[in-house]
Amino acid sequence: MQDLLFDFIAKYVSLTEDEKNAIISLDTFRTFKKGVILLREGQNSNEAYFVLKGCIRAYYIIDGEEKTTAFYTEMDALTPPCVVNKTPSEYYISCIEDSIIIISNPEMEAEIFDKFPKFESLCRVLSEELLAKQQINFDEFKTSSPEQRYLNLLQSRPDLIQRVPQHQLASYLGIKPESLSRLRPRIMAKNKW
Amino acid sequence: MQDLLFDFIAKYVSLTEDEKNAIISLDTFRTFKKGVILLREGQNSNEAYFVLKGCIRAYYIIDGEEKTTAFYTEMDALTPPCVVNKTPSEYYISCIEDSIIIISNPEMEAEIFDKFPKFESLCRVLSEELLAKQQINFDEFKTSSPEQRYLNLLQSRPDLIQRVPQHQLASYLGIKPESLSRLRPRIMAKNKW
DNA sequence: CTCATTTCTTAACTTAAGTCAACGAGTCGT
DNA sequence: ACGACTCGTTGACTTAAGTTAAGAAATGAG
Repeated sequence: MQDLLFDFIAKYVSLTEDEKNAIISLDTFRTFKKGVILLREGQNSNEAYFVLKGCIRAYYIIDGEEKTTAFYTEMDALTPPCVVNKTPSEYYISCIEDSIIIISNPEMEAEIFDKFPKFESLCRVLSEELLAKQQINFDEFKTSSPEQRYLNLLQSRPDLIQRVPQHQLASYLGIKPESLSRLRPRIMAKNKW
Repeated sequence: MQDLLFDFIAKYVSLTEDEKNAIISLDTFRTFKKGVILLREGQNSNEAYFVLKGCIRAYYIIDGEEKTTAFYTEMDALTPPCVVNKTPSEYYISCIEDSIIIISNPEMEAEIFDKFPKFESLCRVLSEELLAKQQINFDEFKTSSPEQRYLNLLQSRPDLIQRVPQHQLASYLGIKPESLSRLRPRIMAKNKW
């Protein structure tokens, strides 16, 4: 199981056995059942997540309606804004599937960064990379129509369309479930003729 | 001028005179006239920007049309994805106003990080903070209508509405200039009655 | 100052997303 | 196996954004 993590890290830096053991000794691997809520609105959490297996989703409840804004799957990292800003969480995080997740907190990070500065460097690089990725994502979202966004998702994360319920996908695409339902036939019609 | 920068940094860490001098000696303060293009599509740049004064904007040209996706004003930092990914740039960056900007590159960063590890730590924190901010931004964008987005912007960055041309604001809000034009009177009508 | 260009607004029309409601299929708990 | 929910689809209607076009206002270059 840990190999998934170390293979991922190996793309950025090579770790000594000592360093790997330091990570393992933190003992932060957790498994959750589908449906478990990891974070609730209003909570003062300081947990960051790294998905080894499975899928979690972030969603707001606005006027009693769930608004799904993100899905995190294998090798995705998520530090909720409430952790960074030390404010109560504005949203929920729950497991869409049975999942294996690494949960860390700032104290653990500080400890590791202190012992192995290399990790802080790694985290800086990862976070800059994430930031760039998310910028591009946001840009694509802004510059395209719901239809294009769906086609885009079909290309970039085809798995999501399989593993995620439609109404969650819809708000992820910034539209209503009924609209998503109508999108599909419309696209088909275009490709046929 | 540099004080602007050091005041900003002081919110995160305190710097010694040595460290301040190290930054100043990099001699990366630049001034640009309104209209100057800092980065072009297709370019292989490795420059990151930090706006001390003025305003720059990022925009794509898609089907011959400008799509503005971001504005960076005082104390905003921007590392274009092309720098992180070492790929040709997908977008343009230009100065909307006469601006004073700090331009850095990965080599300079590496040098500074090596001499003063504190800076890498600072950059990690900054970038995590930025990531959180952008997540919230994206979430707000997804979960609201063009009208709400405009009202939102009016609240969170009222200066932008003054200093930026409407058609650029429009694509920033994910709509056409004509739609933005119609938004305003509609909102007024709602508030009046 | 003047002409050319860009920017903003307005209008008429088209298209697609939102809303409300109904219905069948699937899921869950008991 | 049953009924209660949830989920996805469909339909009719409303609303707002896209499109195309025209013209007024502001800006810039010479």
